[in-house]
Amino acid sequence: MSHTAGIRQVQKQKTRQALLDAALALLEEQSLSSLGLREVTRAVGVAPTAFYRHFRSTADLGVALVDEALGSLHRMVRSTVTTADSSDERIHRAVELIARHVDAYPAHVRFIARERHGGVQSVREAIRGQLGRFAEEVRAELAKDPEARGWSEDDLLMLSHLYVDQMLATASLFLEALDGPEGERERITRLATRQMRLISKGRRHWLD
Amino acid sequence: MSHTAGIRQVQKQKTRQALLDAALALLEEQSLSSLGLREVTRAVGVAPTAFYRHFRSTADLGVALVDEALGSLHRMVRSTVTTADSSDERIHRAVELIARHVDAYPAHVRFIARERHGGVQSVREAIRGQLGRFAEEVRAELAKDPEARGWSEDDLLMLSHLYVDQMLATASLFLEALDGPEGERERITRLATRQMRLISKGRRHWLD
DNA sequence: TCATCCAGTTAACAACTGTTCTCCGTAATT
DNA sequence: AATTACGGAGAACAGTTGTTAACTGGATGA
Repeated sequence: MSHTAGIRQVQKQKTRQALLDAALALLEEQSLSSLGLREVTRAVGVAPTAFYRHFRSTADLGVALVDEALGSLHRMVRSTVTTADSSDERIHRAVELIARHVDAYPAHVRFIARERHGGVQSVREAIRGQLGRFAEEVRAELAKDPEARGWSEDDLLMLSHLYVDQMLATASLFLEALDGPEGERERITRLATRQMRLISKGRRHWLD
Repeated sequence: MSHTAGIRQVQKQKTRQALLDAALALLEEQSLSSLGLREVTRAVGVAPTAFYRHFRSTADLGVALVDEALGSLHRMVRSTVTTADSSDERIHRAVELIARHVDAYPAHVRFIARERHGGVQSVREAIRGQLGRFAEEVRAELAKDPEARGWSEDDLLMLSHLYVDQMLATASLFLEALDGPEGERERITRLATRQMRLISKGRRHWLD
Protein backbone atom coordinates (compact mmCIF):
# COMPACT_ATOMS: atom_id res chain seq x y z
CA MET A 1 0.00 0.00 0.00
CA SER A 2 0.95 3.69 0.24
CA HIS A 3 1.13 5.70 -2.95
CA THR A 4 3.71 8.47 -2.93
CA ALA A 5 2.01 11.81 -3.19
CA GLY A 6 2.31 12.97 -6.78
CA ILE A 7 2.13 16.72 -7.01
CA ARG A 8 -0.53 16.50 -9.66
CA GLN A 9 -2.94 14.25 -7.77
CA VAL A 10 -2.47 16.30 -4.63
CA GLN A 11 -3.50 19.49 -6.40
CA LYS A 12 -6.45 17.77 -8.01
CA GLN A 13 -7.68 16.49 -4.66
CA LYS A 14 -7.22 19.96 -3.25
CA THR A 15 -9.49 21.65 -5.80
CA ARG A 16 -11.91 18.75 -5.58
CA GLN A 17 -12.17 19.31 -1.85
CA ALA A 18 -12.55 23.04 -2.45
CA LEU A 19 -15.50 22.32 -4.73
CA LEU A 20 -17.08 20.08 -2.10
CA ASP A 21 -16.56 22.68 0.63
CA ALA A 22 -17.95 25.50 -1.49
CA ALA A 23 -20.97 23.42 -2.46
CA LEU A 24 -21.66 22.49 1.15
CA ALA A 25 -21.53 26.14 2.12
CA LEU A 26 -23.87 27.16 -0.69
CA LEU A 27 -26.29 24.40 0.29
CA GLU A 28 -27.02 26.02 3.60
CA GLU A 29 -29.51 28.29 1.90
CA GLN A 30 -30.83 26.12 -0.91
CA SER A 31 -31.35 22.53 -2.02
CA LEU A 32 -29.07 20.45 -4.16
CA SER A 33 -31.50 20.42 -7.07
CA SER A 34 -31.10 24.17 -7.43
CA LEU A 35 -27.33 24.23 -6.98
CA GLY A 36 -25.64 25.39 -10.17
CA LEU A 37 -22.34 24.15 -11.46
CA ARG A 38 -21.17 27.67 -12.23
CA GLU A 39 -22.22 28.82 -8.81
CA VAL A 40 -19.84 26.36 -7.22
CA THR A 41 -16.86 27.08 -9.46
CA ARG A 42 -17.36 30.79 -9.00
CA ALA A 43 -17.19 30.38 -5.24
CA VAL A 44 -13.97 28.40 -5.53
CA GLY A 45 -12.40 30.69 -8.09
CA VAL A 46 -11.89 28.26 -10.97
CA ALA A 47 -13.32 28.13 -14.46
CA PRO A 48 -16.73 26.51 -14.89
CA THR A 49 -15.26 23.86 -17.15
CA ALA A 50 -12.88 22.72 -14.42
CA PHE A 51 -15.91 21.27 -12.66
CA TYR A 52 -16.13 18.46 -15.20
CA ARG A 53 -12.64 17.25 -14.28
CA HIS A 54 -14.05 16.17 -10.94
CA PHE A 55 -17.78 15.56 -11.26
CA ARG A 56 -20.19 14.66 -14.00
CA SER A 57 -22.90 16.91 -12.55
CA THR A 58 -24.00 18.58 -9.34
CA ALA A 59 -25.98 15.42 -8.57
CA ASP A 60 -22.72 13.50 -8.78
CA LEU A 61 -21.10 15.98 -6.42
CA GLY A 62 -24.04 15.45 -4.09
CA VAL A 63 -23.35 11.73 -3.89
CA ALA A 64 -19.73 12.51 -3.00
CA LEU A 65 -20.98 14.83 -0.27
CA VAL A 66 -23.09 12.03 1.16
CA ASP A 67 -19.99 9.91 1.72
CA GLU A 68 -18.14 12.79 3.32
CA ALA A 69 -21.04 13.82 5.54
CA LEU A 70 -21.92 10.35 6.72
CA GLY A 71 -18.31 9.53 7.30
CA SER A 72 -18.37 12.10 10.08
CA LEU A 73 -21.78 10.92 11.23
CA HIS A 74 -20.47 7.39 11.42
CA ARG A 75 -18.48 8.02 14.56
CA MET A 76 -21.39 9.78 16.20
CA VAL A 77 -23.81 6.97 15.50
CA ARG A 78 -21.46 4.36 16.89
CA SER A 79 -20.65 6.11 20.11
CA THR A 80 -24.24 7.27 20.56
CA VAL A 81 -25.78 3.84 20.28
CA THR A 82 -23.02 2.04 22.10
CA THR A 83 -23.79 4.13 25.15
CA ALA A 84 -27.54 4.24 24.58
CA ASP A 85 -28.72 1.57 26.96
CA SER A 86 -31.24 2.03 29.70
CA SER A 87 -29.21 4.13 32.08
CA ASP A 88 -30.55 7.68 32.22
CA GLU A 89 -27.10 9.16 32.54
CA ARG A 90 -25.90 7.40 29.44
CA ILE A 91 -28.90 8.54 27.44
CA HIS A 92 -28.27 12.08 28.52
CA ARG A 93 -24.64 11.77 27.49
CA ALA A 94 -25.66 10.40 24.09
CA VAL A 95 -27.96 13.36 23.47
CA GLU A 96 -25.22 15.80 24.38
CA LEU A 97 -22.94 13.94 22.01
CA ILE A 98 -25.40 14.59 19.21
CA ALA A 99 -25.57 18.25 20.17
CA ARG A 100 -21.80 18.54 20.04
CA HIS A 101 -21.67 16.84 16.68
CA VAL A 102 -24.14 19.36 15.30
CA ASP A 103 -21.95 22.12 16.65
CA ALA A 104 -18.90 20.63 14.97
CA TYR A 105 -20.41 19.73 11.59
CA PRO A 106 -23.59 21.77 11.13
CA ALA A 107 -23.34 21.87 7.34
CA HIS A 108 -22.98 18.10 7.11
CA VAL A 109 -26.00 17.49 9.30
CA ARG A 110 -28.06 20.03 7.40
CA PHE A 111 -27.12 18.46 4.09
CA ILE A 112 -28.18 14.97 5.17
CA ALA A 113 -31.43 16.12 6.73
CA ARG A 114 -32.27 18.21 3.67
CA GLU A 115 -31.35 15.81 0.92
CA ARG A 116 -32.61 12.65 2.57
CA HIS A 117 -36.01 13.44 1.10
CA GLY A 118 -34.69 15.97 -1.44
CA GLY A 119 -35.24 16.30 -5.14
CA VAL A 120 -32.26 14.32 -6.44
CA GLN A 121 -32.90 10.61 -6.66
CA SER A 122 -29.30 9.38 -6.74
CA VAL A 123 -28.52 11.36 -3.59
CA ARG A 124 -31.61 10.08 -1.83
CA GLU A 125 -30.59 6.54 -2.63
CA ALA A 126 -27.04 7.13 -1.44
CA ILE A 127 -28.28 8.46 1.89
CA ARG A 128 -30.78 5.66 2.28
CA GLY A 129 -28.06 3.12 1.63
CA GLN A 130 -25.70 4.65 4.16
CA LEU A 131 -28.37 4.98 6.82
CA GLY A 132 -29.34 1.39 6.17
CA ARG A 133 -25.77 0.32 6.83
CA PHE A 134 -25.79 2.37 10.00
CA ALA A 135 -28.96 0.71 11.18
CA GLU A 136 -27.44 -2.68 10.49
CA GLU A 137 -24.38 -1.75 12.48
CA VAL A 138 -26.53 -0.53 15.33
CA ARG A 139 -28.45 -3.79 15.20
CA ALA A 140 -25.23 -5.75 15.61
CA GLU A 141 -24.27 -3.58 18.53
CA LEU A 142 -27.66 -4.01 20.20
CA ALA A 143 -27.43 -7.77 19.74
CA LYS A 144 -24.41 -7.87 22.08
CA ASP A 145 -26.43 -6.40 24.92
CA PRO A 146 -27.83 -8.92 27.40
CA GLU A 147 -31.11 -7.04 27.13
CA ALA A 148 -31.44 -8.36 23.58
CA ARG A 149 -31.97 -11.89 24.84
CA GLY A 150 -34.98 -13.42 23.12
CA TRP A 151 -35.19 -10.70 20.46
CA SER A 152 -35.50 -11.70 16.82
CA GLU A 153 -33.10 -10.15 14.33
CA ASP A 154 -36.04 -8.44 12.66
CA ASP A 155 -37.13 -6.81 15.89
CA LEU A 156 -33.59 -5.65 16.60
CA LEU A 157 -33.44 -4.02 13.17
CA MET A 158 -36.82 -2.43 13.81
CA LEU A 159 -35.45 -0.88 16.99
CA SER A 160 -32.20 0.23 15.39
CA HIS A 161 -34.11 2.06 12.66
CA LEU A 162 -36.12 3.77 15.35
CA TYR A 163 -32.90 4.84 17.04
CA VAL A 164 -31.33 6.14 13.84
CA ASP A 165 -34.45 8.13 12.92
CA GLN A 166 -34.71 9.56 16.40
CA MET A 167 -31.05 10.51 16.26
CA LEU A 168 -31.49 12.41 13.01
CA ALA A 169 -34.64 14.11 14.20
CA THR A 170 -32.82 15.28 17.31
CA ALA A 171 -29.84 16.48 15.31
CA SER A 172 -32.19 18.44 13.06
CA LEU A 173 -33.77 20.11 16.07
CA PHE A 174 -30.38 21.15 17.42
CA LEU A 175 -29.52 22.48 13.99
CA GLU A 176 -32.55 24.78 13.86
CA ALA A 177 -31.62 26.09 17.29
CA LEU A 178 -28.03 26.91 16.32
CA ASP A 179 -28.57 30.58 15.59
CA GLY A 180 -31.45 30.88 18.01
CA PRO A 181 -31.97 31.71 21.66
CA GLU A 182 -29.74 30.16 24.29
CA GLY A 183 -32.39 28.27 26.24
CA GLU A 184 -33.63 26.48 23.16
CA ARG A 185 -30.68 24.14 23.16
CA GLU A 186 -31.39 23.00 26.68
CA ARG A 187 -35.09 22.58 25.95
CA ILE A 188 -34.28 20.27 23.04
CA THR A 189 -31.84 18.32 25.17
CA ARG A 190 -34.55 17.66 27.73
CA LEU A 191 -37.09 16.74 25.04
CA ALA A 192 -34.79 14.34 23.21
CA THR A 193 -33.62 12.77 26.45
CA ARG A 194 -37.14 11.96 27.53
CA GLN A 195 -38.04 10.58 24.11
CA MET A 196 -35.01 8.29 24.20
CA ARG A 197 -35.96 7.28 27.71
CA LEU A 198 -39.48 6.37 26.63
CA ILE A 199 -38.14 4.28 23.76
CA SER A 200 -35.78 2.54 26.16
CA LYS A 201 -38.68 1.72 28.45
CA GLY A 202 -40.55 0.24 25.52
CA ARG A 203 -37.47 -1.76 24.66
CA ARG A 204 -37.21 -3.15 28.18
CA HIS A 205 -40.82 -4.32 28.17
CA TRP A 206 -40.88 -5.52 24.56
CA LEU A 207 -41.06 -9.20 25.49
CA ASP A 208 -43.69 -8.84 28.21
CA MET B 1 -71.50 35.63 5.43
CA SER B 2 -71.76 33.88 2.06
CA HIS B 3 -70.41 35.68 -0.98
CA THR B 4 -72.24 35.07 -4.24
CA ALA B 5 -69.90 33.52 -6.75
CA GLY B 6 -68.69 36.35 -8.94
CA ILE B 7 -67.56 35.03 -12.31
CA ARG B 8 -64.31 36.92 -11.98
CA GLN B 9 -63.24 35.56 -8.59
CA VAL B 10 -64.22 32.07 -9.62
CA GLN B 11 -61.93 32.18 -12.63
CA LYS B 12 -59.12 33.62 -10.58
CA GLN B 13 -59.40 30.86 -8.02
CA LYS B 14 -59.47 28.34 -10.82
CA THR B 15 -56.16 29.45 -12.33
CA ARG B 16 -54.69 29.83 -8.88
CA GLN B 17 -55.57 26.23 -8.16
CA ALA B 18 -54.16 25.22 -11.52
CA LEU B 19 -50.88 26.88 -10.59
CA LEU B 20 -50.81 25.03 -7.27
CA ASP B 21 -51.59 21.72 -8.93
CA ALA B 22 -48.98 22.18 -11.63
CA ALA B 23 -46.37 23.16 -9.08
CA LEU B 24 -47.14 20.15 -6.92
CA ALA B 25 -46.75 17.90 -9.93
CA LEU B 26 -43.44 19.48 -10.92
CA LEU B 27 -42.19 19.13 -7.35
CA GLU B 28 -42.25 15.37 -7.55
CA GLU B 29 -38.89 15.44 -9.27
CA GLN B 30 -37.23 18.51 -7.75
CA SER B 31 -37.20 20.76 -4.71
CA LEU B 32 -39.05 24.01 -4.25
CA SER B 33 -35.86 26.06 -4.32
CA SER B 34 -35.28 25.01 -7.92
CA LEU B 35 -38.86 25.45 -9.06
CA GLY B 36 -39.10 28.24 -11.62
CA LEU B 37 -41.98 30.62 -11.99
CA ARG B 38 -41.99 30.22 -15.76
CA GLU B 39 -41.89 26.48 -15.40
CA VAL B 40 -45.17 26.56 -13.52
CA THR B 41 -46.98 28.97 -15.81
CA ARG B 42 -45.81 27.00 -18.85
CA ALA B 43 -47.31 23.83 -17.40
CA VAL B 44 -50.62 25.58 -16.79
CA GLY B 45 -50.69 27.35 -20.14
CA VAL B 46 -50.74 30.96 -19.01
CA ALA B 47 -48.32 33.83 -19.47
CA PRO B 48 -45.41 34.05 -16.99
CA THR B 49 -46.58 37.42 -15.76
CA ALA B 50 -49.94 35.99 -14.76
CA PHE B 51 -48.11 34.30 -11.90
CA TYR B 52 -47.73 37.60 -10.08
CA ARG B 53 -51.49 38.04 -9.88
CA HIS B 54 -51.54 35.14 -7.42
CA PHE B 55 -48.15 34.81 -5.76
CA ARG B 56 -45.24 37.07 -4.98
CA SER B 57 -42.74 34.28 -5.68
CA THR B 58 -42.41 30.53 -5.82
CA ALA B 59 -41.56 30.58 -2.11
CA ASP B 60 -44.92 32.27 -1.56
CA LEU B 61 -46.62 29.57 -3.59
CA GLY B 62 -44.81 27.03 -1.42
CA VAL B 63 -46.35 28.45 1.72
CA ALA B 64 -49.77 28.18 0.11
CA LEU B 65 -49.01 24.55 -0.73
CA VAL B 66 -48.18 23.88 2.92
CA ASP B 67 -51.67 24.92 3.94
CA GLU B 68 -53.26 22.79 1.26
CA ALA B 69 -51.11 19.75 1.98
CA LEU B 70 -51.46 19.83 5.74
CA GLY B 71 -55.15 20.45 5.44
CA SER B 72 -55.40 16.96 4.02
CA LEU B 73 -52.92 15.61 6.55
CA HIS B 74 -54.98 17.11 9.33
CA ARG B 75 -57.69 14.51 9.09
CA MET B 76 -55.17 11.71 8.97
CA VAL B 77 -53.35 12.89 12.05
CA ARG B 78 -56.55 13.19 14.03
CA SER B 79 -57.96 9.80 13.20
CA THR B 80 -54.57 8.14 13.51
CA VAL B 81 -53.81 9.38 16.96
CA THR B 82 -57.33 9.11 18.25
CA THR B 83 -57.18 5.38 17.61
CA ALA B 84 -53.51 5.00 18.57
CA ASP B 85 -53.81 3.59 22.03
CA SER B 86 -52.30 0.42 23.28
CA SER B 87 -54.46 -2.08 21.46
CA ASP B 88 -52.50 -3.88 18.76
CA GLU B 89 -55.44 -3.96 16.41
CA ARG B 90 -55.91 -0.24 16.65
CA ILE B 91 -52.24 0.42 16.01
CA HIS B 92 -52.40 -1.77 12.96
CA ARG B 93 -55.45 0.09 11.73
CA ALA B 94 -53.71 3.43 12.25
CA VAL B 95 -50.72 2.31 10.15
CA GLU B 96 -53.00 1.18 7.37
CA LEU B 97 -54.74 4.52 7.56
CA ILE B 98 -51.41 6.21 6.92
CA ALA B 99 -50.77 3.91 4.00
CA ARG B 100 -54.10 4.76 2.47
CA HIS B 101 -53.51 8.46 2.91
CA VAL B 102 -50.22 8.15 1.05
CA ASP B 103 -52.06 6.36 -1.74
CA ALA B 104 -54.64 9.13 -1.91
CA TYR B 105 -52.33 12.16 -1.65
CA PRO B 106 -48.81 11.07 -2.58
CA ALA B 107 -47.76 14.47 -3.90
CA HIS B 108 -48.86 16.22 -0.72
CA VAL B 109 -46.96 13.81 1.48
CA ARG B 110 -43.86 14.07 -0.69
CA PHE B 111 -44.00 17.85 -0.59
CA ILE B 112 -44.17 18.01 3.19
CA ALA B 113 -41.44 15.43 3.72
CA ARG B 114 -39.19 17.15 1.20
CA GLU B 115 -39.69 20.76 2.20
CA ARG B 116 -39.78 20.21 5.94
CA HIS B 117 -36.00 20.44 5.90
CA GLY B 118 -35.81 22.04 2.44
CA GLY B 119 -34.00 25.07 1.19
CA VAL B 120 -36.74 27.68 1.59
CA GLN B 121 -36.92 29.20 5.05
CA SER B 122 -40.47 30.55 4.92
CA VAL B 123 -41.79 27.15 3.87
CA ARG B 124 -39.82 25.36 6.56
CA GLU B 125 -41.29 27.69 9.14
CA ALA B 126 -44.81 27.20 7.80
CA ILE B 127 -44.46 23.44 8.05
CA ARG B 128 -42.93 23.61 11.50
CA GLY B 129 -45.79 25.79 12.66
CA GLN B 130 -48.44 23.47 11.29
CA LEU B 131 -46.78 20.36 12.69
CA GLY B 132 -46.47 22.12 16.02
CA ARG B 133 -50.20 22.75 16.02
CA PHE B 134 -50.77 19.12 15.15
CA ALA B 135 -48.61 18.00 18.03
CA GLU B 136 -50.52 20.28 20.37
CA GLU B 137 -53.79 18.83 19.14
CA VAL B 138 -52.49 15.32 19.64
CA ARG B 139 -51.42 16.26 23.14
CA ALA B 140 -54.94 17.41 23.96
CA GLU B 141 -56.29 14.14 22.58
CA LEU B 142 -53.84 12.07 24.59
CA ALA B 143 -54.73 13.99 27.74
CA LYS B 144 -58.29 12.62 27.55
CA ASP B 145 -57.06 9.05 27.76
CA PRO B 146 -57.16 7.50 31.24
CA GLU B 147 -53.63 6.26 30.57
CA ALA B 148 -52.44 9.86 30.77
CA ARG B 149 -53.18 10.00 34.47
CA GLY B 150 -50.17 11.41 36.29
CA TRP B 151 -48.51 12.70 33.14
CA SER B 152 -47.26 16.28 33.02
CA GLU B 153 -48.29 18.45 30.09
CA ASP B 154 -44.67 18.61 29.03
CA ASP B 155 -44.36 14.84 28.89
CA LEU B 156 -47.57 14.56 26.91
CA LEU B 157 -46.22 17.03 24.37
CA MET B 158 -42.98 15.07 24.24
CA LEU B 159 -44.93 11.95 23.37
CA SER B 160 -47.13 13.67 20.83
CA HIS B 161 -44.08 14.97 18.97
CA LEU B 162 -42.73 11.44 18.94
CA TYR B 163 -46.01 10.25 17.43
CA VAL B 164 -46.10 12.96 14.77
CA ASP B 165 -42.50 12.31 13.74
CA GLN B 166 -43.08 8.58 13.62
CA MET B 167 -46.16 9.17 11.52
CA LEU B 168 -44.28 11.23 8.97
CA ALA B 169 -41.40 8.78 8.85
CA THR B 170 -43.83 5.98 8.15
CA ALA B 171 -45.63 7.97 5.49
CA SER B 172 -42.31 8.68 3.83
CA LEU B 173 -41.47 4.98 3.76
CA PHE B 174 -44.78 4.15 2.14
CA LEU B 175 -44.16 6.89 -0.39
CA GLU B 176 -40.84 5.43 -1.49
CA ALA B 177 -42.51 2.08 -1.93
CA LEU B 178 -45.29 3.44 -4.12
CA ASP B 179 -43.74 2.55 -7.45
CA GLY B 180 -41.84 -0.39 -6.05
CA PRO B 181 -42.38 -4.08 -5.48
CA GLU B 182 -45.63 -5.32 -4.02
CA GLY B 183 -44.24 -6.95 -0.88
CA GLU B 184 -42.50 -3.79 0.20
CA ARG B 185 -45.72 -2.22 1.32
CA GLU B 186 -46.49 -5.08 3.65
CA ARG B 187 -42.96 -5.11 5.02
CA ILE B 188 -43.24 -1.42 5.92
CA THR B 189 -46.62 -2.02 7.52
CA ARG B 190 -45.13 -4.66 9.81
CA LEU B 191 -42.11 -2.47 10.62
CA ALA B 192 -44.16 0.62 11.47
CA THR B 193 -46.65 -1.41 13.46
CA ARG B 194 -43.96 -2.85 15.69
CA GLN B 195 -42.33 0.54 16.17
CA MET B 196 -45.64 2.03 17.24
CA ARG B 197 -46.15 -0.93 19.54
CA LEU B 198 -42.77 -0.39 21.17
CA ILE B 199 -43.52 3.27 21.72
CA SER B 200 -46.87 2.34 23.25
CA LYS B 201 -45.15 -0.04 25.63
CA GLY B 202 -42.80 2.72 26.67
CA ARG B 203 -45.79 4.96 27.16
CA ARG B 204 -47.51 2.44 29.41
CA HIS B 205 -44.46 2.09 31.64
CA TRP B 206 -43.49 5.75 31.63
CA LEU B 207 -44.46 6.32 35.24
CA ASP B 208 -42.88 3.14 36.64
C1' DT C 1 -75.44 52.50 -20.18
C1' DC C 2 -71.10 53.97 -19.05
C1' DA C 3 -66.86 54.27 -16.45
C1' DT C 4 -63.95 51.44 -13.68
C1' DC C 5 -61.50 47.46 -12.39
C1' DC C 6 -58.42 43.72 -13.01
C1' DA C 7 -56.89 38.83 -14.56
C1' DG C 8 -54.23 37.80 -18.16
C1' DT C 9 -51.23 39.02 -22.51
C1' DT C 10 -47.35 40.67 -25.24
C1' DA C 11 -42.72 42.29 -25.72
C1' DA C 12 -38.46 43.22 -24.16
C1' DC C 13 -34.50 43.44 -20.68
C1' DA C 14 -30.13 41.87 -18.66
C1' DA C 15 -28.46 38.08 -16.37
C1' DC C 16 -27.80 33.60 -15.87
C1' DT C 17 -27.48 28.50 -16.97
C1' DG C 18 -25.04 23.75 -18.77
C1' DT C 19 -22.15 22.20 -22.35
C1' DT C 20 -18.79 21.92 -26.28
C1' DC C 21 -14.37 22.80 -28.39
C1' DT C 22 -9.85 24.55 -28.49
C1' DC C 23 -5.93 25.76 -26.24
C1' DC C 24 -2.12 26.19 -22.51
C1' DG C 25 1.43 24.96 -19.07
C1' DT C 26 3.37 21.70 -16.47
C1' DA C 27 3.87 17.28 -13.99
C1' DA C 28 4.64 12.52 -15.16
C1' DT C 29 6.56 9.06 -18.01
C1' DT C 30 9.85 7.06 -21.08
C1' DA D 1 16.00 15.19 -22.88
C1' DA D 2 11.84 14.30 -25.45
C1' DT D 3 7.05 12.93 -25.26
C1' DT D 4 2.81 12.20 -23.31
C1' DA D 5 -0.96 12.97 -19.94
C1' DC D 6 -3.99 16.01 -17.94
C1' DG D 7 -5.96 19.80 -14.78
C1' DG D 8 -7.46 24.02 -15.84
C1' DA D 9 -8.55 28.46 -18.82
C1' DG D 10 -10.95 30.88 -22.41
C1' DA D 11 -14.52 31.84 -25.57
C1' DA D 12 -18.62 30.97 -27.53
C1' DC D 13 -23.38 28.55 -28.06
C1' DA D 14 -28.34 28.33 -27.50
C1' DG D 15 -31.53 28.34 -24.04
C1' DT D 16 -33.33 29.66 -19.76
C1' DT D 17 -34.49 32.67 -15.87
C1' DG D 18 -37.11 36.72 -12.97
C1' DT D 19 -38.97 41.21 -13.61
C1' DT D 20 -40.63 45.53 -15.75
C1' DA D 21 -43.79 48.06 -18.62
C1' DA D 22 -47.72 49.05 -21.35
C1' DC D 23 -51.76 47.05 -23.13
C1' DT D 24 -56.46 44.30 -23.91
C1' DG D 25 -61.07 42.82 -23.15
C1' DG D 26 -64.65 41.34 -20.49
C1' DA D 27 -66.89 41.33 -15.84
C1' DT D 28 -68.34 44.67 -12.17
C1' DG D 29 -70.72 48.44 -9.93
C1' DA D 30 -72.80 53.24 -10.37
